[in-house]
Amino acid sequence: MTNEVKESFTSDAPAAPPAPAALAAKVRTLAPSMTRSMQRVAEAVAGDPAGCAALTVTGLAELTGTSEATVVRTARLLGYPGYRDLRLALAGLAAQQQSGRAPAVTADIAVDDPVADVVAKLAYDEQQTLADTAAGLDTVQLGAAVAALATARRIDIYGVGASGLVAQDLGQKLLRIGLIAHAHSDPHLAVTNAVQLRSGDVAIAITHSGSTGDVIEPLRVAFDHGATTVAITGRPDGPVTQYADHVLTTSTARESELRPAAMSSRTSQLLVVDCLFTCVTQRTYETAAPALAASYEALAHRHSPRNR
Amino acid sequence: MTNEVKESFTSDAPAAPPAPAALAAKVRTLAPSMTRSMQRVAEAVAGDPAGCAALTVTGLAELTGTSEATVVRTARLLGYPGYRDLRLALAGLAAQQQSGRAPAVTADIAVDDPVADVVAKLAYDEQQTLADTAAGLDTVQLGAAVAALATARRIDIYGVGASGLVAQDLGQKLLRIGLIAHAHSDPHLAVTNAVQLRSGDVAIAITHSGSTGDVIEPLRVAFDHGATTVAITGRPDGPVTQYADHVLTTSTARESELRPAAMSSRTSQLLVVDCLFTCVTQRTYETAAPALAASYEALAHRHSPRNR
DNA sequence: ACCCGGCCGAAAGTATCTTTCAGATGTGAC
DNA sequence: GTCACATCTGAAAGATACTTTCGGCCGGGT
Repeated sequence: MTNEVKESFTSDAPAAPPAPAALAAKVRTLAPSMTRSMQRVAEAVAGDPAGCAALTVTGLAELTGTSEATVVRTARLLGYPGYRDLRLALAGLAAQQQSGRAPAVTADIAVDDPVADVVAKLAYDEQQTLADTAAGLDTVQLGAAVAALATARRIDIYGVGASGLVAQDLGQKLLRIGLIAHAHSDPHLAVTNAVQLRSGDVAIAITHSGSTGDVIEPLRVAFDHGATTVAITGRPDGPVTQYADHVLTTSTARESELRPAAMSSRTSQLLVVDCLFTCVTQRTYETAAPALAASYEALAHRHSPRNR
Repeated sequence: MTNEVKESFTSDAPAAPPAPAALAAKVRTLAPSMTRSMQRVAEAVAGDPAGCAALTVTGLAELTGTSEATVVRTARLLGYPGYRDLRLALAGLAAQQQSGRAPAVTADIAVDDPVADVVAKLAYDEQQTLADTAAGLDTVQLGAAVAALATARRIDIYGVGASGLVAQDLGQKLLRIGLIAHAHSDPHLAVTNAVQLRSGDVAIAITHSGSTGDVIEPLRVAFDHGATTVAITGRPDGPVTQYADHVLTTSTARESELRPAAMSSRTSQLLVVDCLFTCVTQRTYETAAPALAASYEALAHRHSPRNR
């Protein structure tokens, strides 16, 4: 993979439309792939949109102790053609949150927080994660993935660790609407099965880090065999996207010791998975509806009679 | 010879601050004092803020059939230092009136909803579920369950179907902080293991319906053997609570054909599970923190090197 | 008809943004 | 430890967008 160009973000930005309000989320998502100075710029921008909107490139560069070039680079990474456009978006964001509501600041969870606080903070954080995910989800990519799934001959889903459970969840759901789906947690079996895939089949890899080898490998094999591949990841710039026809980005919330990344990434992944499932159900409604009804019926008998 | 300068609106603009949102009104007010071409510009600006915000001076001049100078003059008259600032205000205005439109997110998901609507509705519904769950969670019961878990010799978790994945999630998490936890999805094995439990051990049953026999049975056995039992259920009046020392209630959101109960119950259950985990981590911080750190360390090597 | 005063746009001038390029910095290999 | 390599970073050149100047043009008044 040898690419000549040194700095041409313009084309390889993953079809990112100028985000309207999901900027804070985008900053968090992309922060890990940023360099130190770019992070400083991104932080300033996310922290004080109104203030930054009033600054010129030079001003923002000085404020963050970096150079104009870095500011422009950051703007590019966030999906804008240049700083000018970022600035416009910033002004919009500022106006929005000015007229909107109070941000309802939230602190990290501390070791000595009472139980009630923990509940409130966790709930708030997960709500935030959901909002960020929804705002950052590329509906075009989602639509394309749905279209592939709806007509797939066979669907394989890869995920290990915490993402493994999400993979299982998606697998269970798709099975319920009559699709042939299988979630693999065993990397060896995943690869073994991936070689069976061909054009018309779909492979889905779920990995927060975007660089989980155990998940990338089967996706690569599926990709090489002509299957349509989908990646659900928090790192749209990670290795996994190399072999993905469609990339669905999950959000990355700030984490702390008492709130590991796995927690919010799971929430985010599940929302994406639910979206996939729901949209596929829409598109295959004729067959999906009776299948769903049948699975309800089947479960009803597993409950105790005295259900009140 | 009174005044040399011909065009210096900068100072004689009537102390007008950069108008925030009252732009349309300002245009109307000032229209009479405008020249013909300036009116054309003002009209365009007031009519389509979003569109104009995307244009450069030259663009707007062409659109209105005037010149750059006129555009700048208009901007000055409206109270801005120059076109640049008018443009920023325009972007803000556009964002504001964009967000003003309610997405009508309250409705059920329809078969013909576009993808973007599905995403918005699902996210909103799950946020609602989280809020409901947090509000309805009994912190006393939660605290009691946490206390039992923190000192447990051994922890068994029961869940089948969708709740099975939640059980797995909790099991994985507790293992990570050094507790001896096992999630059972196989009802037979669950019962077989339940007979091993005794006082000082904890058994947790997760069932949305509260009447899943496959989960109630092992909980009953654990209860009879003297273990501390916890039920995570959406039906605090269901059979499962009969054998539960502590009951944690999950919320039940309205469901529809395209949004099965399993979806929101899972969200709700996961929040409860996260609360349990986080609080237990707090209480066992001395041992949990190093264990968590170790598990991170172990995982780091499973990622591709080129992670940036 | 002629003059006068203000409106208007072309083009020059300036600020801002973008790109390039070479030095600085860190990273992995040996 | 030190070398080679890749990457990041900012100074400055280059391009673009914005602002100002200035003279022409089109009315109205005499």
